[in-house]
This record gives sequence, structure tokens and C-alpha cells, in this order.
Amino acid sequence: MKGNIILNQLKVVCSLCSLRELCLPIGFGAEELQQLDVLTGSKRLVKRGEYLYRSGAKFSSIYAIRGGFFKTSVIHEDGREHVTGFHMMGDIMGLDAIATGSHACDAVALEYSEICELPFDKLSELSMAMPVLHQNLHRIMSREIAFDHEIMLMLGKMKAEERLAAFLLNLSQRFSARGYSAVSFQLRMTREEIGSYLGLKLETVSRIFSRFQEEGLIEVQKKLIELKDAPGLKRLIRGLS
Amino acid sequence: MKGNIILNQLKVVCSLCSLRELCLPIGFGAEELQQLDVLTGSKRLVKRGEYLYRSGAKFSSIYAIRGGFFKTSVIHEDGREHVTGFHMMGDIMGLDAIATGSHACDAVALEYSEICELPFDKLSELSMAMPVLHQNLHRIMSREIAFDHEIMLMLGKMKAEERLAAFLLNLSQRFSARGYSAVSFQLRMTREEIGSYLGLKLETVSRIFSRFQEEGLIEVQKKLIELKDAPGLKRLIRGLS
DNA sequence: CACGGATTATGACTTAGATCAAATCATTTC
DNA sequence: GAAATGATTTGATCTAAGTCATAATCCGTG
Repeated sequence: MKGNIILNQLKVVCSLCSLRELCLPIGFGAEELQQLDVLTGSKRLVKRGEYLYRSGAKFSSIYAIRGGFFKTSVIHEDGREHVTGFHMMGDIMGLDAIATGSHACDAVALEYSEICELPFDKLSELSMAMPVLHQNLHRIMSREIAFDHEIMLMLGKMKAEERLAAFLLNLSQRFSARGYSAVSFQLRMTREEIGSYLGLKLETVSRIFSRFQEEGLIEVQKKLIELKDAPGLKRLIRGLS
Repeated sequence: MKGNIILNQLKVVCSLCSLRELCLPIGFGAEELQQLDVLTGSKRLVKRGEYLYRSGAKFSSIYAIRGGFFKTSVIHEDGREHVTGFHMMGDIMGLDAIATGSHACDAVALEYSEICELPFDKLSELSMAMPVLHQNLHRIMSREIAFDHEIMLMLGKMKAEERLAAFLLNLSQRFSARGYSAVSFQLRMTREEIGSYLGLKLETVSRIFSRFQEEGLIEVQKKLIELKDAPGLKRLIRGLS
């Protein structure tokens, strides 16, 4: 049946390119799908340590992560760097650049990664014709805003232990949503990058990991983390301020 | 001329309702303008201390501030409140609710305010037909994301003095962009709310205001602030970390 | 306009996390 | 695979900002 063909093509397009985020709720016509093809052309491999884009660079595309791991960070004039986020499969990066037309942060691959470049003018044009795409673009941007507010609460109000616990639980939840283990995963970033993200020094991060281990909450072996007591971590964030 | 009539109508629509943000770059047809009228109907007055919306409430509209002053804040389960932003004339609130369909934060008027309610489904529908509106919606959301990243840097990396200096300069810049004085303005929030926004305690805010005054950087009289040495404040943020 | 609850200012003291330092452990690189 | 470089852990201090306490001041309301 024609419907099935279309559906299959959609699945290919979406899974091919992590467009899941952008177009999962299906409801496309045939010619709309052809148009979507325009977007899937430009895949790109990014090696560990390589920049996907740099602050100040002209904005032309947003990027969907097919696989791998990225950090984004803003740099203050005096050189201080602050990590604003860690990003994995399915996440969209570069949305903060739409407003000014140039990127406001750096995006660096923390491991060998594959991304899908989505030219924003094409995407924007397309989304005029495809309500679902349009909707999802808004949804994704809105989600980022809401999540950033959670981070602001964390940076402004939580103490070091709570931040680390929230960080680990967030990672766990995101890995699990992508089909990986929720209790055992490899950190792709250094203690310093975790600290930068959480507003702490690397020594503090290290010390608290050790303490969590002593308390039986987690098992740490350098970058390998095992959550032994997720409810315990959750309790840490809530109760004892 | 017909063109002029349309232009005038547009100006009315926009200024009437702080839609400036949403549709300034003009280029509308007559019937599009009529559609825009749909949006301008619902104005609302909000008294000091009143909630515009509460966390958890069903999302249906975003809000443009015509006049007045708001704070938005997220509340943690244990009761801790964190102020995520202060908002004034022309600002758009409620964008973080699109993703989930319910509001993620509280919005409270800090003085007698007037807002314009923009039903999001209508706005969304309209923006499908009006590229300019569509573009500007993206721009506004993107700007908020980028700004939130700046705040994250502030909360994560700057010390108390720097945060206060950045805060005052940001307020100054925003007042001045709206035609008010850049050097003299009334704070509409308490020291505690400033502290909550900046990740500091109210005593610290108070102390640093006093110190700034001793150093001749500002003049404070309760809520009235006068910037005496804006370059000095800027230097504070940059140089001496 | 006087009362009472917020709000602000300031001092004395405490503390969580930063800083400094050193030792170990891991990973590149040649 | 040895050397070099980078990442992590842990300990010993230090300090910026938090906490606690008190007084002064400012509204808002009856």
C-alpha cells in the first residue's frame, strides 16, 4: 500500500538522521516526504576534540546528533569557560544561534560522533508547509528553555552534593530513554567539565564521587559509573537541604 | 492609499499589544492584518502580587507585557524558590510551557501591570501563513535560550560582586532600550528576589550594594538606584576574577 | 496616623567549597 | 614500551558567602 511506503520512507528519513525529535508525530504527505529528503543529505563525522561550531561563527544550520557525545560552552571575555550542556543522540544543537545569526557558544565532540546538519532556512521554509514539523520545532526550543531554568535552579540553589546527584540521575534518565542502561554508563566528560557544568571545582566533584561511593550510592571507576541506589540519590536532592 | 492604511493598522496592532517583538519587520497583506486582530482582543490587568499563571496550570497562551514588571520563578519540591527572570514591557512570557502543555514556572506581577494574552494555537496557526511572525517567534525563543546560557555562566562562574554588577548593567541596558533612563531607575523587586535570581542571600546583596556605594560605583536609596560609574561596573565583571 | 509586618542594613561567627599541593593512575606519542 | 602529558584522588589550609542576630526603616492597612 502507498500509505505503508510513505510510512516506511518516513521512518528511514527520521531514524537516518535523528529527525525523530523533529518529526515523530507522523502525518506527512508524499511530496512533503520528498522535501524532507533535502534535509537528510548532509551528514558529518566529528572526531573527539573537534569543534562542530565555534562561538561567533555564522549560523546557517542546526545539528541533530545521530550518535556520539558533545559539550557546549560559553566563554567569557576574560577566558572563563562555562559548560552549558552535554548532548547525546537525538539532541538538537545550535538553537541559541537563531536570534543573532551567529553561534553564541562552542560545540565540541567528546567522542567520535556523527551529526546531521539541518540547514535552518530550508527547515524553516519546510516547517511553513508542515504543521507537525513547525510544532515540534517550537516544542524542542521550549523544552530547552524549561530545562535551562531547571539548571538555573540547580546552580542558584542546590549544594554540591545535590547537584552531583541531579547530574547523575539526569544522565541515567537520558541514557535509559535511548535504550542504554540506566544504572551503568561511561562518563564521556572529565571531572573538570562536570564541575564547569555544575558550577563546582574538579576537586569537589572528585571528592563527592568518592563520598557517594563510601555511602554505597554509586560505584565509580574513573569514568565508569554504576548507580547502586538511585532512590537514595533522589532523596539527596529533595529532603535535606 | 491602501498601503498606508494597512501600515497604520499594523502599527496600531503592534504597539497596542507589544507585538513589536513578534511582528516588527513589516510585510503583511490586508487579510493577514485582519487575522492579527484576533490576537489583540484579550488584554488584562494584573495587580501587584497577582499571579499571571502558576506552575502546573494548563498552557494555552503566551503573554506579551504591555507595561509593568514581572518575575518568573520555578519552585523545587522541597519549597525552595528560584527566580528565573525579571520581565518588563515588550518581553514575552510563557514560552517554556509549549513543550509540555503546562506552565513550568510561576509568573507574578511586581507592580500593577498590563499584559496581552496571545492564544498560542491561534498564534501558531497564524505564523504558518506569516513568515515574518514565524521567524520572529523563533528569534524570540532562541534569544531566551542564549540569554539563559549567559545566566548559567553567571551563576556558575562569577562571584557575588560580578553578579550584582552584571545584574545592574543588564537592567540599565533594558530600561534604556525602552526609552527610560539608563543611569537612574527604581528596582521593582526586593533584595531577596535579586538574591534568588543571582544565587545569593539577601544579606549579601545588601552588603554589596553598600560596598558599591562606598566605592562610588552607584548610589542606592532603598529601591532607587543610580549608576554613577557604569564603566567601573563593567570593569568589575571583566578583569579581576 | 499609628500599628504591625516586610524589608533593609550591618555586625559577629560559621562553613561549604575553593585553593594549593602532592601522589597516583591513564593515555598518548614517539 | 618508555617518557610525557593529562586526569584523578586525597589532604591541608583558606576564604567568600552563608547563617544568625539585632536594629532601623519602610510601607500598607485599618
